[in-house]
Amino acid sequence: MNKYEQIAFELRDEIRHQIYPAGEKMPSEEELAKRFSTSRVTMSRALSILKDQGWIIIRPGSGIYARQNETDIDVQVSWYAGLKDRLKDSDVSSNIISFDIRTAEEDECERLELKKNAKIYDIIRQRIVDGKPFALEYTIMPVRLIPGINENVLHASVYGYIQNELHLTIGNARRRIHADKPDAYDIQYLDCTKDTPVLEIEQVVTLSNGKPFEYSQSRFRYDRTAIIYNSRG
Amino acid sequence: MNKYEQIAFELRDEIRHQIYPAGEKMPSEEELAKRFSTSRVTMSRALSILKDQGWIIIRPGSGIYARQNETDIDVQVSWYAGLKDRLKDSDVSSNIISFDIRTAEEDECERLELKKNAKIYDIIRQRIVDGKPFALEYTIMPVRLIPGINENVLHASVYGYIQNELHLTIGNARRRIHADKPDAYDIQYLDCTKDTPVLEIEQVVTLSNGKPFEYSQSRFRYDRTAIIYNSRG
DNA sequence: CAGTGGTCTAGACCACTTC
DNA sequence: AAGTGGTCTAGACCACTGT
Repeated sequence: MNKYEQIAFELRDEIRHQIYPAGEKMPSEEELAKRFSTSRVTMSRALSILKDQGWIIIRPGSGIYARQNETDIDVQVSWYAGLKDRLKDSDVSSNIISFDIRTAEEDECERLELKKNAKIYDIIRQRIVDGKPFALEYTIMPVRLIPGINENVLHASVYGYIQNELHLTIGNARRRIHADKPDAYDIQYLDCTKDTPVLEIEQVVTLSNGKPFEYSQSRFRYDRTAIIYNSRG
Repeated sequence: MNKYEQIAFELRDEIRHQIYPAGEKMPSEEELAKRFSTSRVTMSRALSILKDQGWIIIRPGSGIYARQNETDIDVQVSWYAGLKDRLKDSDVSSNIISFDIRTAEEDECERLELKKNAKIYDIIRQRIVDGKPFALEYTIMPVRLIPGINENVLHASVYGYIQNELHLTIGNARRRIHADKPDAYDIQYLDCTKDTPVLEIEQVVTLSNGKPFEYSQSRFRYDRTAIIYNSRG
């Protein structure tokens, strides 16, 4: 792991455990850099991550302030994003509705930057949290890039498999979020009625080398999910 | 404007105008750094912005590749976010439903980091694009931080006023997105029926010095808006 | 193997806040 | 005036890609 990420994680935990209480001023960037035996540039990069994630507020000319961070839904989104670590793994399971290998369509090749006729996994899963249907996910992944996916992996964690078994690193995700009316599958698998709005997240996820490895659509009940994120501008 | 932002804008325009055609390899980071008379670190920062915005793909060890970037909805979101520049200003207008100054409630003080009994603007606007209702926005802003808001400013651009008249710089936004059922106002102002899903964006926007200056809820018809964004992880 | 991007450092100047 | 974060530089080493 990179130095700036390590530092960010360590500081995050200290804020979580109120070693730096919310609202209080933290040591200056320079002092923190000394403490972690690093340069100010690297320290600044670590702090920028914490700022983006909402753990600190940086006031130029004044200082760095710890911040309370509501974790609830955030964690769900992190989990959803296939993120690495620690969700209160409060009873998360997958119900595999279908799992096939087939040839990619033209538009799918384009999205995943594949050659014609490349093979892909085609997966439909129902996600269940705390015994209630949580999401309905349509996923495709290139077989060549992510070999060895099977039902066991699907039941455990695809992202865990990619990182721990294949030793690949997850990169960026490009997402599109919109609301939608429920279709027949939503009504069946998300426990919806006809007038229950659905939140859909479409995403293309890439490895750290820039290659797209997943295109997915995830559909959620409107009252069980929200997306939280930070942005500049 | 910062050097890295300038460089990013300039390169973005060159990709837009296909001086670097989509899919083609661009000059290396080092060559670009020379061209813009800057260091590799600064060049890398500029490129990182373009990567986040989806204009290029960076393949470590290989090179930088230009990318086609669908602009349509993206632009709407940028506009919505109150972003600085250039949307095809294809007939955007605001219908002010109400505009008051009042004392902030307790939860509002917390969100905007205000003292008790601080004064805020309370604004409800219907946003109209190309003659059709596009969004319904509930906005509050502290009067002390953003003095001088009036109906003229609301009809023009609040963000333009903040930057050009007050000479303040916009910082981060923390957003929460979810789907919702329409309420009576949505039905009236968004031209909805009872079973039309609504997409809501809640956001707290801060100035570059970290002070929150806006809390808003924007509600959209499900079929006229999507949010697009990039994220690491 | 050479080329490329990712990361890191030490030092510098600036604009801003705070006193 | 002193302290603080934002930005920038030149140079360095590494892991990776592509040949």
